[in-house]
Amino acid sequence: MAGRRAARDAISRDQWAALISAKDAAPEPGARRASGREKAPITVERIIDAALQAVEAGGFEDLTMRTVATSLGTGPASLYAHVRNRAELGDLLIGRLCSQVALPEPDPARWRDQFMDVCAQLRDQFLRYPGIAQAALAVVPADLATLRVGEGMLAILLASGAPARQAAWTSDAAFLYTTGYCLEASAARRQSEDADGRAIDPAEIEERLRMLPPEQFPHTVAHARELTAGTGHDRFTFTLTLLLDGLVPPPRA
Amino acid sequence: MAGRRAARDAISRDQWAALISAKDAAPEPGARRASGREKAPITVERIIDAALQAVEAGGFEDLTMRTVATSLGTGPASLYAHVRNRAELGDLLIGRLCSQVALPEPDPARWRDQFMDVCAQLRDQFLRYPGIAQAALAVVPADLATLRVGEGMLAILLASGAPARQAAWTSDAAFLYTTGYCLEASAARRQSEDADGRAIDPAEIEERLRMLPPEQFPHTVAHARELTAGTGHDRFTFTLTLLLDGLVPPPRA
DNA sequence: TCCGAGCAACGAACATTGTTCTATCGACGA
DNA sequence: TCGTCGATAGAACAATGTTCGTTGCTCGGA
Repeated sequence: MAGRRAARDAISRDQWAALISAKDAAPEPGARRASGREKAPITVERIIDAALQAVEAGGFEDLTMRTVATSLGTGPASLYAHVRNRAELGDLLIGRLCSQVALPEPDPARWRDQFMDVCAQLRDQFLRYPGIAQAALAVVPADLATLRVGEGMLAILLASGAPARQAAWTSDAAFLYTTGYCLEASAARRQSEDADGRAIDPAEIEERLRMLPPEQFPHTVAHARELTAGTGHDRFTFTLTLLLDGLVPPPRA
Repeated sequence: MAGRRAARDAISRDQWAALISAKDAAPEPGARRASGREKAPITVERIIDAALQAVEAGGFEDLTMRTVATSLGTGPASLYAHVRNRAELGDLLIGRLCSQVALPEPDPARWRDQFMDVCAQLRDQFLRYPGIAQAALAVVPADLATLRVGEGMLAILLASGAPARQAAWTSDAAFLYTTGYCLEASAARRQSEDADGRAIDPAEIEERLRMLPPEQFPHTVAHARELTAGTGHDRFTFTLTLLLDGLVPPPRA
C-alpha cells in the first residue's frame, strides 16, 4: 500500500549520456568472440528475437518472461542480466520495430506521401505483432531507434514549410493515432477470434448497432453502416489526411 | 500453450438484445429492499465506486481484485458474482466515466466548441484516474454509456453538415486520440513520480534531447523546445482543431 | 408454518506471473 | 596459478486473476 515501488527506474542523465555515446561500436557484449557454438550465449538481440516471435504467435499478452526464456532454452532469471524489466523489454521491442522503418530523404514536393508512408510502415509493423502498440504508448523518449523515427517524421513535416511547433505536435499526434489505431485493431481482432467459431465481423457489429433504441441513438442507428465501414485502412489514411490537411491546406481546395 | 483461453467471453446476440432492453428499470438487483443496514450488500455500483477510488489513489496498475474487495470488506471471490472479469470491470469503469459526460444539444453554429468541450470532458475524466484510458482502448462497442457518448459526438459532427461517413470516422479518431493523449500523459506523470525526489520535468527532457548527436538528430536537437512544449492542454486542443478544420474548413482561412 | 430452491457471500486454494536470492561455472587479468 | 567478476541457473517469494465448494440467507409455495 504505502510502499508503492517504482514502476520503472528512471535513468540518470549520466546514464543517458553514456547510452547516447555508446550507440555505435560495442559489438554486443556477451557475444565476446562467439568462440564455440556449444551453447550460443544469450544476448539482448536474441531475447528481442524470441520475444517478437512470441508476440507474433500469441499476441502481446502471451509475452511472458518464461515464454521468452524457455524459447531460448533457459529459465526466466537468466534474462534479467540483459533486460531490467518486462517494461524495458517492451521498449526494446518497439525500438526494434522502429529501427526497421525506412526513412526517406525529405522532399518538399512529396512530403504528404512520404509522411503517410512512414506512418503506414509503423502501422504494418505494429499490426504484425498484435497488441504490441501497448508498449509504444508507455515509452516516452527512451529508445534511440524510436527517436530516430520521430526525427524522420519531423523532418518530413518541416520540409512542408510548416512552423516548427506545429510540425512537432502534428508528428506527435500522428504517432499517437497510429499506435491507438493499431491497438484498437488488435483488440478487435482478438475479440473476434476468441469465441472460436462464432466470429464477430463488422457486419455483425453493424447489425447490433441497428438494434439500439432509435429514440436515444438516432444517428448511430441511421449511420451504422458508415460507423462500421472502413475495410482495409481507409479510416487510417482518412484521419492522417485530415491531420495533414489541417497542418498545411492542400493546394486544390 | 495450446490451450489458450478466451481472453474475453463474447456475448451472443440474444444477450446483447437483453442488455439493451433492460437498460432502464431494473433497480439494481441485489439491492432488493436495502432491508437492514447491517451489512450493506455488494452491488455493481459499489464495486465501481471502490474501483474508481483505487485508481484515483494509485493508478490503474493498483486496481486489483483484492484491492477492490478489501476496500469493500470482503474477499476477491465475492466480486465474481457481479463482474465477470477484470476486463469487464474496466469496461464498467469507462462506462461510468462516460455516463458523467454532459452532451449538449447540437447547435450548427457552435458545433466546433461543443465537440471540443465533449472531448475535454472525456480528457479530464480520464486524467483524473491515471492510466484508466488503457481500459478505454480495449473496449469496442460494449457498454451503453460509451455508445451514448459516441452518439453525442456523432450528432455534433453531423450538425456541422459534414457527410455521415467522414463525421463517423472523425468522431472515432477524436475519441482514439483523446484516450491516447491521456494514456501518454498518465505514463509521463507516473514516470516523473517514481524516482521519488528526482522528478523528470519537461525541462529535463528538453535538456536530454539537446544532448543527442546533431548529425543524426538535427531537427530534434534544433526544435527540442517545441517538442517538449505544450503546457496545459495546448497540444490537445491543437490536434483536435487540426482534425475539425480538416473535416470542415474554417470560415476564415 | 415449514420447507426447499436459488443465489449471494466467502474461505481456501490453484495456476501463473514478475522478480530476487544465491550458488555455480567460466573466462580473463594480475 | 589464483582470484575476481560477470553470465547462467535453480529455487523460491510475493502478488495476481480466477475457480471450487460450502455456508447462510431470503423468498415462493405447500
